[in-house]
Amino acid sequence: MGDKQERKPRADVQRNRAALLDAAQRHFLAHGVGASLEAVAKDAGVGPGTLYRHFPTREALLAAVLQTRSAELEQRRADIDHIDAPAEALRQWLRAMEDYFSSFSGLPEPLMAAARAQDADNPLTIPCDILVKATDDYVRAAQQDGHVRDAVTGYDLFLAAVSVAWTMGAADLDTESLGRLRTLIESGYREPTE
Amino acid sequence: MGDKQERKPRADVQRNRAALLDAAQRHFLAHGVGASLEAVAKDAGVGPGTLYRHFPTREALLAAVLQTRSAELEQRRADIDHIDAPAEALRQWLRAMEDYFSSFSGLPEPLMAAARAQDADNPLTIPCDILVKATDDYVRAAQQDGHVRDAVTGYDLFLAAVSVAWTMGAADLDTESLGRLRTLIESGYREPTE
DNA sequence: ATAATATCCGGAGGGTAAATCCGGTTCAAA
DNA sequence: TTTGAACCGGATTTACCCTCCGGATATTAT
Repeated sequence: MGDKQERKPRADVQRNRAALLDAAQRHFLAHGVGASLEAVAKDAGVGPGTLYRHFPTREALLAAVLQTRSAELEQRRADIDHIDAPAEALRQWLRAMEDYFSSFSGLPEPLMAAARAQDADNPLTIPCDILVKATDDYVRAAQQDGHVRDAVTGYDLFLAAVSVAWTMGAADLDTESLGRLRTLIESGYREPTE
Repeated sequence: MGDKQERKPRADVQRNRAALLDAAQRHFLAHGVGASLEAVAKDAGVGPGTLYRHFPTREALLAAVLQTRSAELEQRRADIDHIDAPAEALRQWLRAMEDYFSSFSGLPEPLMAAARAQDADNPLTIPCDILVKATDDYVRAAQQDGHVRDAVTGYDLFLAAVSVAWTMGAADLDTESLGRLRTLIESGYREPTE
């Protein structure tokens, strides 16, 4: 309707964007979310100006790279949805989110910042909201099944998952400690009956 | 014995050190632990070289500023030790640590780093070890009283307290969410009986 | 009071990285 | 092939970290 006669997007734009995403993913994996953007640009074979034109902020780049990864998470969610027991589904969903949050070292920090403020301009806010909502669905199901306290919300467990991911990264826990931490939280949200 | 004939410490050294600590505390309060050290030096009326001579790393400065604050924590611990019920003492101790960890924005990060590695050269390691040990004492007491699971350790709850502090800072929680998060952890470590 | 010297000061300077700006270039459409 | 909008890339500015060393200063000895 209001669509202008649109030009076909230039080939170099798509090429550069893809190269930037690829380089960014490599650098985020190797050096965490604080990786040098200059280095990313150089590695992608473009100048810093090109990087900043495509992705005005670090968060924008991060969100774009993360979208690549979220396919994996959605796949996992699809698997989980085949589980009958809501409590087990919730547990596995929390684990899946922890893994996702651990994609890059330092990721929990900007995720928290995005989950908090309703800065519509923060590119990470939307993915966060989706995850919170998904968690809430699992929580409600488990509550109706009587396995989770009524006072607990999806937002609470989303926060808990981010916290666990942060702790894992910050303290690089041994397996035992990590298990105890998970148990701690799990026995925190479970309905104590039975 | 092996003491050389020591010179009296120079007056300007103490003056500069005090000015640096004061300025650093103000800047850490205002801008978090990542505050510009250049700005701290300027604010203290000294050059950057002087700052780095007194405190070779950011952690060293942070540890020194924190020592100022730890008197407050020790006072609180003394109060808590007058409580009879070990479970309540543990709860209050965890709250006290959370407050301490929230002294400056961004403090949990370097604390975790120090709690992890036994870098004897990290100036924050010693304070962390002390706190872990203190927490362990409270945990053991509460366990003997039968109010805390046997599997839980002082280190676990130290980690949990740092995580909560981080979450508070990163997500600036409303009071309700914060309360739910605390309840979550509390019902996680408590002995389920009764 | 004055000289001697160990100690300390402070800023200049090199290095890294963020973010912006603009003259030149490239691509799609006519 | 021409055109011009869109795009590129790097030079630049700014901010911060951290080190180094000539000059200044406080303490001690005379």
